[in-house]
Amino acid sequence: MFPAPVTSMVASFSWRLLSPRFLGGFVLGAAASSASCVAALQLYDKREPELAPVAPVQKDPLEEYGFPLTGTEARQYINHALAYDPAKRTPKWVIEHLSRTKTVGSADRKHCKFKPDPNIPKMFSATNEDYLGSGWTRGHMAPAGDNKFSTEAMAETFYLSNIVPQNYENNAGFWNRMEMYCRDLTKRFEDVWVVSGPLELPTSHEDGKKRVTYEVIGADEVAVPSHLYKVILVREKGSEQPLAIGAFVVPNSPIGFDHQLPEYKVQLEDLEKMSGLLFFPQLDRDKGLKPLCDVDSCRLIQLHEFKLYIAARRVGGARNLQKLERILSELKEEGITPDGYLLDLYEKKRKEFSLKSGTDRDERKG
DNA sequence: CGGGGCTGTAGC
DNA sequence: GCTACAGCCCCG
Repeated sequence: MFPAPVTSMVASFSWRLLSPRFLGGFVLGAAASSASCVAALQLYDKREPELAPVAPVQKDPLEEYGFPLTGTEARQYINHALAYDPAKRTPKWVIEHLSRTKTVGSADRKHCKFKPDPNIPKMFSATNEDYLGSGWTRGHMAPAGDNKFSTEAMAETFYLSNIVPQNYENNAGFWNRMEMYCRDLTKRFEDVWVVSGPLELPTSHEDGKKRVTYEVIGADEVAVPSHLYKVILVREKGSEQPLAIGAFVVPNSPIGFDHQLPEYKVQLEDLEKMSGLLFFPQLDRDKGLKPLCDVDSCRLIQLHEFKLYIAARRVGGARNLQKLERILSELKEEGITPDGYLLDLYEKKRKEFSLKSGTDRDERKG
């Protein structure tokens, strides 16, 4: 469905075919052959000779349907790949492959830290200082929670090349629920591919004209997106062709629990116009590909489910009996009845503490 | 799950 | 002295 020249450009867009001397700097996408980009690459090599090597990739299910077409710099990590926008100090797109096994494991975000991507030249990179005190939080595009199978993969999602300035309430609320929904899809589908990224969309002004205006934060002037997008592609077990695809655009502002995912559904082609990207260019969209919300619920969890989930997480991390009791009493104050799962978790934790206090007494006696 | 911040300590 | 970092606290 795409013009042949475009498709061939995408087909030639491969990380591994690039010569080794490029691996220390940026790996360039479809525009790598242009003179300006080659010149820029030489500049990177000169100024940043100490750049860390690219992490080796064993198997790459991401490549199956092609990366979004882009002329900007691209890079691949253990479980995600991204194209970086040097002028905005944010990613342009981030693509990841989810499966049942990748979203479970012992990797813990508490052991991770946000930091500049060592693979991005410092002159084009954001820093933590740009974000701190800006009023905006550091929002993941490839979520940490999608990489619980590997501490290294999770740590890579904390590189600032995977981060955009995001409204706190949006990040912890609606966007978080979207990410939870994507992980939940791996229960019903064998493969889930997700592309996420920022948008700076035009707005109408009093003079009747439309303009693209956006805030920039910190000394590095990191661009604050007006919106964020996700493209979700799913494939069933035993099926060669993917079953369905969905595209969603959400404002980078608070979105309450009274809103649901289908409200933010857009046509994939419309998102491509906004972003300038072609998503999954190798994918044949005419072969019975359905809208995601036609074959799946597209249902984000409700407020009470969310509160129960948070309470369960806190019960698991409670450090003493007092705090354990407070979690449940506060929940009941909000009018939420604990479910069986939470009560079981609570009982287990309570016994742990009583056992521990018993051994503490024994130790004091001994 | 998604984010903040403060404080004590190690090391230059 | 300062900075970087780990651990701990808090929030929705």
